[in-house]
Amino acid sequence: MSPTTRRDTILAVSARLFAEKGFGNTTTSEIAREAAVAEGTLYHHFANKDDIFLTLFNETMDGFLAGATAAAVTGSGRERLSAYIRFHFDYFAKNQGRILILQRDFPPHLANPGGVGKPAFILDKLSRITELLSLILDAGKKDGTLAFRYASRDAAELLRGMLIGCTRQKVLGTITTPIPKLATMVESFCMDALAAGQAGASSDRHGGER
Amino acid sequence: MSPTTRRDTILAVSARLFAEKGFGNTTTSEIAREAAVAEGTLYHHFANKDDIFLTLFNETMDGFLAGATAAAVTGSGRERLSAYIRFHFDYFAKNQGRILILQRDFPPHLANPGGVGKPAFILDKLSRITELLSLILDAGKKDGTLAFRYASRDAAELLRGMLIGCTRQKVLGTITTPIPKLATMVESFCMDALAAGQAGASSDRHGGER
Amino acid sequence: MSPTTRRDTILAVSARLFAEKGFGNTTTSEIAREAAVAEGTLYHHFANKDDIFLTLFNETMDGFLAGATAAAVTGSGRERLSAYIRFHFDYFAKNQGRILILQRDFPPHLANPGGVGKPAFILDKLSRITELLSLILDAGKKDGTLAFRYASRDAAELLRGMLIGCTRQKVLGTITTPIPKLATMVESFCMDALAAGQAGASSDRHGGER
Amino acid sequence: MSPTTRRDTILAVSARLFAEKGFGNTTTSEIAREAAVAEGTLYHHFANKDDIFLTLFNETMDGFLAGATAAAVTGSGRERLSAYIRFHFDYFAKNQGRILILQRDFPPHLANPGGVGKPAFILDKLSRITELLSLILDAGKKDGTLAFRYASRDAAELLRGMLIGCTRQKVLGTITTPIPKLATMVESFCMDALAAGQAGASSDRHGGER
DNA sequence: GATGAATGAGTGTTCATTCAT
DNA sequence: TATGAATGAACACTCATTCAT
Repeated sequence: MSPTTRRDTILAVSARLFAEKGFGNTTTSEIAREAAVAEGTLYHHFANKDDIFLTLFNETMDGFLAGATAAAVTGSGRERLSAYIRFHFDYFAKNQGRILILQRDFPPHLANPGGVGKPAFILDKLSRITELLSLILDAGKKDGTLAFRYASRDAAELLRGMLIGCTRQKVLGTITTPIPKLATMVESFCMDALAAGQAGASSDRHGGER
Repeated sequence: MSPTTRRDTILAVSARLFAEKGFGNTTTSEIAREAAVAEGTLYHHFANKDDIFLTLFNETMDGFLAGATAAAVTGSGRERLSAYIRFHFDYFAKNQGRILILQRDFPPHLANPGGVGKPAFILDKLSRITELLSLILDAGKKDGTLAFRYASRDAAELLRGMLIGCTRQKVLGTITTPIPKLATMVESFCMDALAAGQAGASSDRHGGER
Repeated sequence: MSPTTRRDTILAVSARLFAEKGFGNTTTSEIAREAAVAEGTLYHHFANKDDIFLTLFNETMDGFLAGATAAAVTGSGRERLSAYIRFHFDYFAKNQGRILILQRDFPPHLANPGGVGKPAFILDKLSRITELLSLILDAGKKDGTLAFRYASRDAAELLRGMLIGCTRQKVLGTITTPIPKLATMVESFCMDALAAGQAGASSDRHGGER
Repeated sequence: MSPTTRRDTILAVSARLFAEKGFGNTTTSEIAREAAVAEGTLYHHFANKDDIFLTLFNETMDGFLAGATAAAVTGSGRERLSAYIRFHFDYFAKNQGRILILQRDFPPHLANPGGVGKPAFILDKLSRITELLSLILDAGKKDGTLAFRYASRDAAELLRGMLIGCTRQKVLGTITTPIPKLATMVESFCMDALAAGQAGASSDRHGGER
């Protein structure tokens, strides 16, 4: 489990350095030095520097998706959403180093290569998060434990944006509330917003806008 | 007001390029070329490349703070929060280029110089946003139009994180909902979450957690 | 005329180093050091290392073409061919350094980029040599001072191949005959081969082959 | 005889790759991969990458020398020269891959190690070609079937330069004439140039030059 | 103020060669 | 013999910054 192979060492060191100084400010020679391997060795295990980052991204996202899916598999829609949110902050707390990379500075040239839009692998991971949240919201709507206007897909995107955004602010150090409390706050915030019997009233108040 | 001075041209061009390609992938020679000035001229108007970014950051944030403060100055707490949220998305829509810079890739070496934490000027701007939101929340609590548990400062940070996070996802292109609809959704989501009479119920349901 | 601008210095130094050690074995830092400029300066004057070579190639070829055209402009076809051959060796003697590059190791990746055939600029220069020789041969055939079978274009290619090949062997140091004598030998060799009244006889002797 | 041993496979693969992409652009890992051996295995059969090239060079040259000697062993001097030229193009046609290496990009650091001149093994092979051609020319002069001024050794070098140069241009793709026709053309060109009774006339015409 | 040629330390990446297994 | 992971010196090229004009 601890990083014993060189490949794992390189990944672990890279995650830490990317987190500490950003992708663009981390040099390959630095990674090599801290991983105690020759610089050339990096290129035996990864095609290039980007590949190291992408591997980290995929592993982190896969871990999140697997965990979130498992966490939100049972109970009412409301319970599943609660579980999802708690897992979100749990995973974040346990993988701060890795999350940082993704949250702080996803390298622009990887996010939008050629300026034509996101590469498929990113969209794929994100859309799988959206799908999971969609399913949860649908389940809640069906069993009457969650209420919201708009399509569940739109609501799922919004939820995802808010959760990730919140986590990011925490990563960036611009939120002072400690993680456990932050998690609880966000959880109840969302629960309140999606409380059954709430949507109608809100709709009345704002129904005429736009 | 329109960018006629060299300094303004440089700023406008930089904002566009930073937005299009990221700070790190924009070269000073590119800025100079597109601004139709010599590369050395940049250094007569700005101390260095970082300074251009920082100037952009400060101007954008000052504009936001001034506008948000003005927008949220009258009415009930609930109305003021609504106005704040609408302004948030308005400003974003009108300043997509500039916002992008700040949202997407705030240069890590500027965000955490030396790794010891955020420099004062960033914290200053952000804390003024938090203060504004705090005031709004306090007003709403006092006049009974907003309800929430926790300190208003914590709630303000959370709100700020969610709003900015949502905007960021939109900027990054990972939210498909168009801005006006997104704004309405977020607004009613927050209104619902902070609806008077709601917090207590939510508290009951989740009060035992953590 | 002597290399006074930095650009000229870089070209002169590059020509010498490419000649001495080959294109691939000459480093940009070496060129910079010997030209007494910073390495980055190379990239102000040339797009990249290839560009230095290509500039040298084009200048050398243009000089050759201009000189050869001028040399072979008057007299009978026979006289013009003689003049062309003499100029060929003259130019070679005077530009040994530069010629060496082209003769010895035209960088394979420039000669056949992508493996799909020669880039246009090379073919262009070479075909202009062939054209010039074609014109000379045609003139000689018309005025009866040169005789040869086959199309003049084919004969021109053959002549070009032989002349350049000979020069190359000299450059490579595998021909010991000094240049002036070599030039005279080649000249009379070609003159004999193309002597009027000769072609028919040769044709008889070898007409049946292949 | 067919490449069944690892050593032969390595040589065959190397010849093809060197021909396709040049010596300097062929990596040892590529050779190993295409030869289906481990990279380290290369170093059990050859001292280093240079050694592979040199082995190829020697084998190819030995094959040429043996064949050329055999081809040019009988008949008049004229017939022997004809046979030599035909063999030259024959061997070239049959060994294009291997010839390409030697013709196109003899690695400069092998051709002129240290810049002090050609290493002995190259001079040795080339001088044996010159010797063979010298013998042929001498025989032709003696039996009256070939005529030329200058020492036969000088003439031999010139002939060798022209023939190799022509072949090289063909290899480089800058001669369009197909090989068989090219061979016939070169053969009659040389035969005409060295036709008995020709030299004197040519000498008269050009005797005064230089 | 304005210029733009010059700088040079620093980058990601390559690849012939070695050596423990 | 055979392997292939590991090496590390070397490379072409970048770009924020300077400064003489």
